[in-house]
Amino acid sequence: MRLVIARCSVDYVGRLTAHLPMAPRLILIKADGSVSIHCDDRAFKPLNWMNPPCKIREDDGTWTVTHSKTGEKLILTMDEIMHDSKHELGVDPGLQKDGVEAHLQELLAEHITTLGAGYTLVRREYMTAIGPVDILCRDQSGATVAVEIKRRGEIDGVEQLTRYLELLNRDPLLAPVRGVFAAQEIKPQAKVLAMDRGIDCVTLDYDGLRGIEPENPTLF
Amino acid sequence: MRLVIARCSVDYVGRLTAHLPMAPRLILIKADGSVSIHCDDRAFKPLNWMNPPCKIREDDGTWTVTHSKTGEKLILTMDEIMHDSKHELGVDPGLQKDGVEAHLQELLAEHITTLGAGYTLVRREYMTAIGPVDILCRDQSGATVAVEIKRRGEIDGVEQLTRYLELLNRDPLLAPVRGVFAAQEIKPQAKVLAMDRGIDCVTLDYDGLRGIEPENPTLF
DNA sequence: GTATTTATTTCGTGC
DNA sequence: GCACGAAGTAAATAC
Repeated sequence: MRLVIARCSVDYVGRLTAHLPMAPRLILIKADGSVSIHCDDRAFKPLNWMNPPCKIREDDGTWTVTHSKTGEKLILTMDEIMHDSKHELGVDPGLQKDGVEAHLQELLAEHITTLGAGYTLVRREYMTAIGPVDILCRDQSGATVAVEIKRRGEIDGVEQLTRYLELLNRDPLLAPVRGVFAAQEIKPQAKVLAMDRGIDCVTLDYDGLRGIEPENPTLF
Repeated sequence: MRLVIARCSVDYVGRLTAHLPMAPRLILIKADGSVSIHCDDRAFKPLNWMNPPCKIREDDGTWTVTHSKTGEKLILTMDEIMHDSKHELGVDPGLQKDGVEAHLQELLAEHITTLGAGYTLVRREYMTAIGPVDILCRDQSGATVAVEIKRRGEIDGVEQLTRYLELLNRDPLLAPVRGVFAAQEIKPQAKVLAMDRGIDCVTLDYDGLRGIEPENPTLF
């Protein structure tokens, strides 16, 4: 990893055209070949960057970064270099995550009666021609129920579930199939659309499903 | 801006829970208060980060970064600090962009006959109760045409246009309204769905519309 | 301020 | 390798 602090201007030509006027910035050159240009705000997002694979040519005061496949170009005009250092970091063991949609799906599948007494799981990721239904289950009367799970329930999710339902209801072995839209939080517009299409909405309590009391003060 | 190279392990508790084992990394502390932890690959994306506003407490070998509003926490356990430097960058003049969807819409409105001879523009951003139709125009026969523009045409765009068409066709002054899905690139699935719904697909040539020959060798 | 849409989205996963 | 869905999405824009 190479860290350069320099007064520079930058021009990008590729998927779009963009220009950065002359100013002091951080230029971050990683071992993977990527280049990113940071200012002192915008959190972790760089002002401009180039993804690998790319080639860097340093030519007098002009650095040209060219993407090896698309031909995109990043041209840095260097005015003054204030800092330039290199560091060996090695390969990173990487990030372990927890708490995303996959986990919500696992938890709801384990506690399918959250949707109502007598519910039974058919299977998770039930494949159809247009994609996997998150959860397929049956209600207390034995009727098929398709569940779409989102962390945040928006209109797109309702559309997605609608397409699945349309398809599933063509299958005489499954029909009639009811829909349930389950999310940690459901936007009002999504709720209206779901209701209009006869889809039930369920708000999921992640901590409750996980068995951790939400009022647990050790988290956060 | 402060640049620290250190062997550290990181724990994040907030919107999700995540852990980074001990390894050498870059810790980037910006003047806006943000903290991001980079390894030597993954291009410009950090392994972990904290957005402003947040507070950093350095306590022996443990750095605790706490988000001031949500209470999210990033805990860095520092093993060895290999580099630590500070740099004044000042406020950045910022990025000037060109070439996004708004520009595509302008260009297509200016060259509406791209859709066919005799086409005439009614207006851009034609407002409806459920949102603005990108372009409303009439074909050579005087029939109304609603155009949805995307940079990359996917299934969501077809759904969106479908909702507009359904609404517009309830207006006796406009009906019957035909749909055109225009994008620089249209995904096969979106094309199939559009066809199925009687919506025409048009692939836009950005450079052609802009009046620059696509074979111009100075770009890229 | 809330809701919607875009993004040089990036990133993972299944086929 | 391509297509689709999710993201600690973030950011801009419309309402």
